Formats: sequence, C-alpha cells, structure tokens
Amino acid sequence: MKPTIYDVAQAAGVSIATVSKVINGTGRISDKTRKHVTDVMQQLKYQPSMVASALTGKRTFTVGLTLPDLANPFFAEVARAVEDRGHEYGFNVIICSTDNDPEREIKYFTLLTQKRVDGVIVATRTEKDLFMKKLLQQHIPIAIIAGEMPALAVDTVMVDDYLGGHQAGSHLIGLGHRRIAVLAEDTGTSSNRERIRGCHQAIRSAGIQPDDAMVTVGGFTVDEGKAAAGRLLDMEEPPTAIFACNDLLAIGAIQAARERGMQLPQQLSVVGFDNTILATIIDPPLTTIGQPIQEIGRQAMDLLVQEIKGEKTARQRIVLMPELVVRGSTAPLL
Amino acid sequence: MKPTIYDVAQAAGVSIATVSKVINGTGRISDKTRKHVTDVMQQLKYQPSMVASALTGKRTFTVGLTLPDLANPFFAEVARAVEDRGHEYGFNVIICSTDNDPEREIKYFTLLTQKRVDGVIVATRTEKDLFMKKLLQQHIPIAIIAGEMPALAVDTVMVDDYLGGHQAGSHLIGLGHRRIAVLAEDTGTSSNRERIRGCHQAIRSAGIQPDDAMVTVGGFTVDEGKAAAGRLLDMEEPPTAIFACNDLLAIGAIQAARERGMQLPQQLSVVGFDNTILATIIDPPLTTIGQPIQEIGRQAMDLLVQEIKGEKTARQRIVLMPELVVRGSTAPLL
DNA sequence: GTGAAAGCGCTAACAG
DNA sequence: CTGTTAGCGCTTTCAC
Repeated sequence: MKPTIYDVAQAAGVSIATVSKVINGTGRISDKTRKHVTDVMQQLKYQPSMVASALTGKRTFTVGLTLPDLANPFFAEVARAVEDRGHEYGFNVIICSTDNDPEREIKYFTLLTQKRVDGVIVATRTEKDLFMKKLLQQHIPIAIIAGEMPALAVDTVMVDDYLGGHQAGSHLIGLGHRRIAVLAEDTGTSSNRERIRGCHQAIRSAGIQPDDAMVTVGGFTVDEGKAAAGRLLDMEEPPTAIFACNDLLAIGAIQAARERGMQLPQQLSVVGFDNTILATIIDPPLTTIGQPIQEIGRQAMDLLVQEIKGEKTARQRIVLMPELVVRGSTAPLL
Repeated sequence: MKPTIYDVAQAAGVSIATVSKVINGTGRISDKTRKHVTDVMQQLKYQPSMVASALTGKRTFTVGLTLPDLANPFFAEVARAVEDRGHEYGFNVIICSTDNDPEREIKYFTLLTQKRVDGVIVATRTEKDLFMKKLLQQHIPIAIIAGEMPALAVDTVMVDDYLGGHQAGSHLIGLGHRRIAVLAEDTGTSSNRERIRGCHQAIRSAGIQPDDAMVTVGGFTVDEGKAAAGRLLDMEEPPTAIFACNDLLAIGAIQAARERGMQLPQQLSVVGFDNTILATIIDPPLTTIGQPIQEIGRQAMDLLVQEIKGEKTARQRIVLMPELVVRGSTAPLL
C-alpha cells in the first residue's frame, strides 16, 4: 500500500502532527526534525493524499473547464492556455465538453460539485445561464470566458466583440467593399450580436446602409458555414465580401466560393474571427480578427484563482482587445 | 454549508448508514424508507462528496490523460474522444499537456498520484518510458495510446504504423513516383520508424531502393515541417513526392512547395498522416493516412476502465487499422 | 518544539 | 431491515 502519514511518523519517530507540519510548512519545527522528516518522506516516497487533505477542508486544487467542444481548435487552444496557467498555480483542470447540450451540462455540473472542485471556468454559451446560476448558488467560484456580457456578477474575461466586428467592417470598407454579408454563428448570443453590430456600424460610418438580408446564421462548423455562405453567394446580387463570426465559418465561405469557381480574394473577400491555427493553413491565408487566446486563458485562470483564494474584494470584468490580422483572403474591390 | 450525509439522516429520521445504503444501492432497505430518504436528499439538494467516499477506498472517478499538446488538433480530437467515452462511464478526465518536457511530466505525475486518480491514459511519447514506469510502480492502471509498441506489459491501443506507412508508399508508387522523401517527426520513436519502414518497404516492393538521404526530421509543427521540406525541395534532385508523418508536417511541406512557386499536386505529391480536420482545410485537400481517432479514444478508455475495475485477466494490445484517404494533394507523376 | 485528540463526510462490517 | 461504530489520511487546536 501507499505509505501514509502514519508510516512516515513512525519511521521518523515523531507524531503525525509533526509530519503534517513539515509537509505544510506550518507551526514551529526545529530544523533538525524538519530535515529528518523530509528525508524519511523521500525515502518512503511518501506522497500526501490530496483527497484526505481536501476532506479536512483544504482545496482540491482541481477546477473544471466547460466548453462547447474540445475538438474545435479555438477551444482547444483556450483549454491549453487555461491548463498552462492552472499548472503554474498547481491546479489541474477537468475538461467538460458540453456540445451546448443541457443534459451534458447538468451531468458535468453534478460531477464537478460532487468532486468539490475549487472552481470552474465557463467557456460555454449556456442557455439562460442556468448552469452558471447553479454554480453560483452553490457558492462555487467561477470565471467566465467569452462574449456573453452576463447579467450576473461574475468574473469575466471577454474580448471586445463590438470592436472586433468594427475592425472587420472597417477593413472591408477600406478596401472599397459595399455589399458586405455577415455569417453569424447564431444571432442569439450577445457575442455575435455585438460583432454584427460593430461591423454594421463600420459600414454605416461609410454612409452605407447595411442589409439585414445579408446576415445569415452559419453555426459552428465548416460545413454549416459552407452551406450558409452558399446561400449568400447564390443571391441575385451577391456580396463582394463576407465577415464570418468565426474562422470555421470563414473557411466554409472560402470553400463555398471555390466550389462556385470564384477566384479569391479577387472576387470575394473573407474575414474570419478568432485567428486559430486554421487561419494560417487555409489558402488563401485568412484575414481574421485575432483573439488573444493565451491571454484569455491566463486571465480567466488568474481571476478564478483569486476568487478561490478569496483575495478579491470585487468581481471584475476584463475586456481584451481583438486585433485585425491581415492575410491574403481580403483584397480591394475591383 | 453543503448538506452532509448527517443532515440527510437527521432530516429523514434515519441513521447515516441507511442513507449511505440508499445512495449506493447496497444492503437491504425497505422501499418506503428508500423513497423517503431519496425525497429528503432531493429536497436538501444533497450531493454525496466524492472526496469523502474516495477516502474510504472507493474510486475517485477521475483519470489523467497525458499528451504532448492539447492545442495540436490531433491530440485535441483524441482528448475529445477519450473524454466522451469517459463521460459515459462517469469518469472525468484531467488534461496533462506535457510538451514532452520531463519536468512537466513528473509534476503532473505527482499531482495525479496525490489526487489518487483511478488511472491514466498515456498519449505522450515518453522518454525511456520513465513516466509509465513510475505509474506502474505505483500500481496505477494505465492504458497507452500510440505507436510505441512498448516493452512493458501495458494495455495499448495503437494503429498499425507500418501498414499506414505502407499505404502511403504504395499510393505514391502507384501514382508513378520514384523519388519519394519522408518527413519524420523524430526518427527516435518507434511509431515513426515503423511508418518509415512501411513506406520504404512499399517502395522496395516496386523494385526501388529508398534513399536514406531523403528522410528528414521535421518535428511537430507546421513551421518545422516547412523548413525541413524546404531542405528536401532544394536538393539537387528533389523528390517528386513527400510522405509526412503527420498532417502538420504535410501542411508545412505544401507551404514550402508553394513558396517555391510549385504547382500542387502536379509538381509535388504530398501524403500526410492522422487525417485531422486540417487535412480537409488545406488547399489542395490533403491525401492522408487516416487514424480512427474516435475509436482510439474509445478503446483506450475501455481498456483503462476494465483495468480499473479489475475485470481483466490479461493486458491486451489493440491494433487499429489506418486507412488511406485520397484527396487532392497527390497526383500521378507527370 | 512537539504530540494527543477531535474531527472532515462517507463506507463497511457487525449487531440487533 | 436498520443502526452503531470503527476507520480512511490528513489538519488543526490545544496542551505540555
């Protein structure tokens, strides 16, 4: 069996209280016994049980991370950033891909609470915030990532979606485009609404009235994006540029255009959002609105840890700036 | 505070033993009290603490998953598959991206063991199997994913790398290619060696002697692949086809070729390995050796769970077949 | 400085 | 069928 604190105490000829103190660096222990105990621990390859210590009221040093789908490159990158920052703090992260399925959400919620995670980072767009409300109700520290601008007092890190949309719109306007379509993920989320609003505002600033018929819902996959973009391109007066609310959709748009024999970027400019690895791989390389993914993950974990440690006086909302990354998928209107 | 089993017992007017029994469905309880207790639990929103129950010797229902990098789409997809299967069994997974860094490996190892995870799925290529040996030494159930064909008696799910390499080689030979280069990740891993060996065998079967000078180490990133492929393409007699040991490298190769103004696939055929989402996005779409990622994750979790439950009489090695997926990046030699 | 002892929330004999 | 009780491995007063 794995050695316990008793084994160490016995082998070292001290009490378990003493061992506990050297483990935690608490209380006053003479250098001599400290060293002795440390040696014995090493020799026995003793590893304190975090489950036992958690039971006495200490942290579990585990946090949950909920996201729609880990296989989506954007979220995988976020998860990696969260993991890394957590690792620095000594926290492990349990991944919870929910597919935005309420059933899965509550199953994960149950599991996480039963395991007494110290907190959870929510990167899902949850319906009516049910999931978060439950978490808050149980007084579980949470930090959320993304654009939801929640109606709850929770720590949030988000990027300025409005600005991002505006950057995309301005860029296209600057290139001379006038018929600009938008491929939304799902107009229901405030994040998307903001992106669209920002883009439209940029269009309006140029004295052009954005056309609502040119806003289409594309979802979250390349194929859905392709289909939706296809509808746009098949219109009587098709757009000359498309702003897609995520890179996956943008890629779908590029593929749809290709299928129709169009030359890119000459016949169609496409702007994405996220700046995932995919943006650099697609041909032409995708002009996109870059989210500072590393920073998002890092800040979210920082907020959560502060919350967990109770070092916080007030909740905060951190707004990160997106950045236009110009690549080859956009060009001046001919 | 969160209600405990005592609160439930008191509210229901029974002993904690009874409550415990209804929670676990053990012992004999009258339907009446069972129902009553259940009601009280619901009313109190009681959620049994898994940390307490873990302390009494039960499972933690948590497993670790080590991989080189969660941000790598291939591993993200694997992780998602593992997560999903685990979810079905009621297991959570803690992600451990190691970057193949021994330091991180041992830090994660410590954390995982202290948390008393029930097992770990190892998808890292670990140096000298140190990590796994430690795990085994502690009698922690493990299952490993990937091509290592380890010299240890551990549950393994792998794809037939030799076959995959052979499929790639045969495909290229069938297209008339004779000068076929290989972009390896790192010739040190048996997985890569097998892929190369398979490819070379296919070449030999056509009566051609593979050229060792045409095997280059490319690493794990697009940029590294690009640089390595560049070296190949700048040779006196450059290859007409490249077999890359993963999709990322293949993409690097495509980019290197593009940079040199080459037409693909006319002037260069490229075959990848993994069939990640990237393969469908790159232009031309990548011909690649598909790994059954879903199946890999699923089987690995199945093996691990069996191991954890002690339902196993013997360790097994499951070998999955790769599959050639022909897309647009390969063409007959002109 | 160090140790004895009382929990933390739950499980598992063992009694009744 | 149900309850009593002794741990599981660790932390934390509180004495000495």
